[in-house]
Amino acid sequence: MEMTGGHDDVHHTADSSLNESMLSLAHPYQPSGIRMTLENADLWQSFHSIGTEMIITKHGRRMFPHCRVRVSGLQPFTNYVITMDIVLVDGFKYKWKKEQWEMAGAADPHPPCHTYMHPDSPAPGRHWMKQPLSFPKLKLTNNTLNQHGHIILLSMHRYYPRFHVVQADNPYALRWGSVQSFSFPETAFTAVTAYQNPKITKLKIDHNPFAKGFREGGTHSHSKRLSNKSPPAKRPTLDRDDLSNSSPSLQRMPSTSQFTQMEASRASTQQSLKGGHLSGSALEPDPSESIHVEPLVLREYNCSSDEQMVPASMPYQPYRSEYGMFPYPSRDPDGAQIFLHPPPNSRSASEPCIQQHGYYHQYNTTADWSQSPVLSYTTW
DNA sequence: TCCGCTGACACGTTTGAAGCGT
DNA sequence: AACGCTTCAAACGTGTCAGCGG
Repeated sequence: MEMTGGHDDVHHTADSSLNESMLSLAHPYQPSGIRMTLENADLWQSFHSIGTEMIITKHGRRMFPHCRVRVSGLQPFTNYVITMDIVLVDGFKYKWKKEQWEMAGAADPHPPCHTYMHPDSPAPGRHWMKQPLSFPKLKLTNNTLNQHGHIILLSMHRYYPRFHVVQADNPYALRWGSVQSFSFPETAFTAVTAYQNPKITKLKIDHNPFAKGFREGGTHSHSKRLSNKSPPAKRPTLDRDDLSNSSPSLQRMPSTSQFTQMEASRASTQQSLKGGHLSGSALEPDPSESIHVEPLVLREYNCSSDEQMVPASMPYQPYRSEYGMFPYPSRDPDGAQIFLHPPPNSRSASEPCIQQHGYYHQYNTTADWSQSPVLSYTTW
C-alpha cells in the first residue's frame, strides 16, 4: 500500500522538472502531501487536443471519457470524503462555427451545481490510495429541474471537473482545514446537446464501447443498422474503467505560492495571450510552460482549501475570440463554489486563493460553512 | 433561415437472475 | 448447502437523424 511517507521521491522528481518560471512561483515547503493523478490522461489528451465535447441530455448522459484519478499522500487510517463537481471555465458561452469554437457572448445565468460525492465516501486514506477511483456513473444534464442528482450544465458553455479531498469521518463533519481541490486542464470540455465537431464523434465511437454500434458506416451507420442485423453478441466482461489503464498519468504535485506570486502568474498568463487569439481554453497554460507527460507542475496556494492544477501537455484546438481578449473566467458562478468556502475567519474576505494559468478563484466569504448548502446538493 | 434542443431508433454493453455442475 | 461458472434476457448507454421551436 502506498503510504504517506513514501512520496518524497516522487516530489523530488516533479520538483526537478520545474522550469525557471515555475520555480520562481514555488513555495519552499508543501503543506500537504496529498496528490492526485489523472489515470486516463492520454485519452483525455486525445479529446482535449481537438476540443472535448460532452453530450448533455434531459435525462442525463454519462461523461466520456469519464474521470478516473488516483490519490496518494493521504493518511492511511484517516477518513476522507472525495467529491467532484464541474465548474465553468470562464464567463462566456460558445458556438461552433467554421470548424471551430468561438465565443458567442457572455455566459447564461447558471443553475446551482450539484456536487457528486464518490459512493465510497467516507473511507480511510488507504482505501482511496489502494486503487484509482472513477466516476463512471456521474451524469450530465441540462434539465434544471433534474431530481436525480445529475450535474446540471448549460449547453455551449465550457467546464472542467474539479475534485475535492476532504478529511472527514462523515459527509456532515467536513473539516475545512483539510480540503484539497484538484483539477486537470486537459479535462476541460464544452457541454453540447449534439456533437458539433465530427472528430469528437469519431474519437468517441472508437473508444467508447457503448458506441460500438456506430463504428462502421460513419454518418450512415443508422440506416445500415436497419438492414444489417447481427446475432446477439456474447457477453465479454469489459470493464470500462480499464479502457485506458495503460494511460500515462499526469501527476499533480502540490506546491505553494502566495498572493503576490499569484499576481505575477496572472500577468504572465495574460501576456501569453496577447494578440487576442486563444492558445487554448481558459485553463490552457502558456505554451512556454507546457510540460509533457512527465511529472507535471502545478501552482497552488497555501490556504485552507487548495485547488491544484497542472498544464495540459498538448495544445488545444484554438478558440477564436471575438473580443480580442482572453476569456477571463467568471467567479465560478455555479453553486459549487460554495463548497470551497473556508471556515469563518480562516482568511481575509478579499484574499484571492487560487490563480493558475488564467483561472482565478476567489473565495466567497458571505456564507460560512455551517450554512453551506453543499450537502443538500451533494449526491452519491 | 439558422441554430439549438428533443425524442425515437437500433445496436452493443452491462447487469443480475436462473440454471447447472462440482 | 455452498460455491463458481455459464447462459439468458432485460435494462442501460450510445450516436444519428428528423422534426420542432425560438
